[in-house]
Amino acid sequence: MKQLSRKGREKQRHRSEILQVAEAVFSEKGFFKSTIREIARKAEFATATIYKFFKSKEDLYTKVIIEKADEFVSFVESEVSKETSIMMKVEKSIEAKVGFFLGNVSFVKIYFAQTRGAGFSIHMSMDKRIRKKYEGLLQFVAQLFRDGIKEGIFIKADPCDLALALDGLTNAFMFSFLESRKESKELLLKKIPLMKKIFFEQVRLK
Amino acid sequence: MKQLSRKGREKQRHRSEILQVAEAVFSEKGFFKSTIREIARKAEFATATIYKFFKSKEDLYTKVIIEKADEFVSFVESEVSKETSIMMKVEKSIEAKVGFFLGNVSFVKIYFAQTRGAGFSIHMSMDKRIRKKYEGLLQFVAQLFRDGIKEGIFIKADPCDLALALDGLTNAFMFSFLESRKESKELLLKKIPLMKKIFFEQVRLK
Amino acid sequence: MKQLSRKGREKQRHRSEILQVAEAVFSEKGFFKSTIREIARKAEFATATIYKFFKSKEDLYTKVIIEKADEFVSFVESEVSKETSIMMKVEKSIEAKVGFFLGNVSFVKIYFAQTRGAGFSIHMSMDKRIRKKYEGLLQFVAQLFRDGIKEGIFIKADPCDLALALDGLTNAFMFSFLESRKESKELLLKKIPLMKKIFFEQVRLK
Amino acid sequence: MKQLSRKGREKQRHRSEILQVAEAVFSEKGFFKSTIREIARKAEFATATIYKFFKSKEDLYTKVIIEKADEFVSFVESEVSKETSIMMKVEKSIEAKVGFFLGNVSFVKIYFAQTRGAGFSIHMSMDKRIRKKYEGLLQFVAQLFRDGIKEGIFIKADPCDLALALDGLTNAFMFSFLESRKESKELLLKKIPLMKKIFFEQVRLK
DNA sequence: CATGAATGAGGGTTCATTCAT
DNA sequence: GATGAATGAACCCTCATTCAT
Repeated sequence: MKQLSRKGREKQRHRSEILQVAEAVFSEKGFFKSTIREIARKAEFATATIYKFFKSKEDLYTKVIIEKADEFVSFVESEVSKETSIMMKVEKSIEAKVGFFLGNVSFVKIYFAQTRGAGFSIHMSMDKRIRKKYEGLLQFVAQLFRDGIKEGIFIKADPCDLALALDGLTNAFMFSFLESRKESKELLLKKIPLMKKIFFEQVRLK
Repeated sequence: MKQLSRKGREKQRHRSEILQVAEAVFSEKGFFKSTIREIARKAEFATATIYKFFKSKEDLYTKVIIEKADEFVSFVESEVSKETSIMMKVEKSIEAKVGFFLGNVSFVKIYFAQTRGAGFSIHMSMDKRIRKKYEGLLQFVAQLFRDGIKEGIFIKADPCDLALALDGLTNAFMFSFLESRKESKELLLKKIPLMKKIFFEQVRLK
Repeated sequence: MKQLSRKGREKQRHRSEILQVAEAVFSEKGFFKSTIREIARKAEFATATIYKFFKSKEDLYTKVIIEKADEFVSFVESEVSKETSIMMKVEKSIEAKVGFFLGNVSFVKIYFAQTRGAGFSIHMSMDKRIRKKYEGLLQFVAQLFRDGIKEGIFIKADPCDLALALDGLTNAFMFSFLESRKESKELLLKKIPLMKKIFFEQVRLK
Repeated sequence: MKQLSRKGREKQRHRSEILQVAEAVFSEKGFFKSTIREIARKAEFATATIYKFFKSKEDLYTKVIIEKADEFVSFVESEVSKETSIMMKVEKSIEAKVGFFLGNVSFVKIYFAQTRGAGFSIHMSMDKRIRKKYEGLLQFVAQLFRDGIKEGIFIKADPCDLALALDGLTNAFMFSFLESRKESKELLLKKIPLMKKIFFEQVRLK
């Protein structure tokens, strides 16, 4: 359908290579300390070539995030939809999130910087778009809670707050993982039951 | 002992004024978009004067965070120590955290940017110091959990993980508050019981 | 001899289309603010195609001017040659000049920019060629004055100076027209008698 | 009155030095081929220093022209006002113009480039200001003609057109001088009577 | 022959930092 | 001790031009 000429396909590959390198560089140094020159050099292109694909450094940064964020959201939603019971859906959302992040560590750093990093890094306009995506995912999970509350599975509380709380809980562990890279990925996966326990069962015994 | 001459006291006042202005500017624009010139102008000093007090922009930024972070940690610890029962201490730690943040919103933005913003904003060296402080607070709360577990109040789990989870949970709500500034401070305070409920009681009903 | 194949004719047409578009763009934005890309796009060719016809941006610019300038000089000379009396010839040179310019406003902007615009816009080498053409026309008119002086029609003065003066006089009105485009073309034509009056009769009454 | 501190005076001197160098460079190469770096180097300052005085390259260029143009206008008006008879005033305006230009050749190149160079060199906004100044001078001379016409000294014609014509006439000679720098300044001065003769007396003998 | 993707050199501009007063 | 003018290194971005297809 989207039948591209060989030229067109090659162009897409180049674009994709640039995005990949940009993600790595931005992830390592952050937006401001990264330079287009470095990205270009590491992608083995001339500086100006980057600008054929992205109209500014900011645009490149935005695209790096937006496109992966789309992938992320799609992944979580598709994984969740495989389950039938509400409880399983919510649990799956946690696993999918952790799973995706473990496979995209360098993206996650940027994503967190932008969604939870106080949000004054770059321009407002693009910030808005990212936040929107993030909000969308939150709303998606909130809907699961809403349904669950109706079914009497969950306590009566604002479903958005529940989604927010769950998000914060899982983020905390992922952050911790990001920082102490000595921990193996398995270790983070093994924390999943604990997250569920804390959130869905009781921490206090009596 | 700490008896300062008038000159000395005045110098301290100047230093403190600069820190205050710097906090406001850094909070509004972030580290990279803020300029020493702007901070100097707003503090009504010459550019070079800033360098009499802080040896670099980074140093200024670090001091802004470290000093307030110290205040923050002290505040939480002192509030917690007023309570006697472990459960009350933990609950107090939540309230103290939220309370301090509500009174220091502009600081919080910087603090989050640094501790949860993926940590590549600035140099490593100072990052370490901030993380250390943050770790310290986490350990402080973890100790409460450790004690609680011994007393049989909390489930048997890694106390550090519990502290991390609680931190993530409360952070999520504070973040949400930071972004949607239409919400009044009261609204955040009213969310505290929900945080406690999610963490200490069950979300799932059956 | 000049019998061109279809291919050859088509090539000429393409060349001519490019020149036309280039004239419009250069006229609107000047040499430096115009880009080859824009000219190519507006002429509906690829960038590189322009270079098949003109070896550089400067070359294109030069050709735009030189070729129209040739046309201009030919036009004036042929118009003048239709007259028999010297006085009529000189008057015709004014009318022809004004007439041509009114029909080629966008060219005139470039021409003036180059011949009267201080001449540092572009490279010296091509400047020389344009100036030469301009000089040629001036000399042509000067010859008319030289003849007229011999016949006792004009005052005894350096014929080159007279030609220069007449040129400056007419240019002034055309410039004024170029800038205030609200004026209709008729208005400029109506100024011709005044130019003649000033130049050939007296401004001062006594 | 405008008593400046030593620091202040030195700053003015620096500013003035930059303007002087900038005038020379812009005059030699034109706006686009000139670089801030070159101007800075020739003025023996660092690049950034230029930006302490002028907020952009365009601003510098504008200031170069505007300030000298002001000087020019003032000079002509003050010279003219020394005369009493209208005829003498008009003649003086020619002499003042030529005189000033001979003393400021490098400025004149820029001035002509901007006022007669088709006006697409730089930004509109500043162009407007220069044109306005130029218009002002034209109007000043036009007023002389208007008065002269009332007194019956000049033919009945639009005084603005007369001013325009006189301006064009004198410009032509100055241009010619600019281009063929072999001519000595005296030669241009000697042309003044011819300009007057052409304009105020008759070119045609019968 | 026509293309358009790729290039690399270069320009404008900013800012943390220093030094003479 | 405070100043602010001066610095120079560095970065983003543009564009004329070329080359592989």
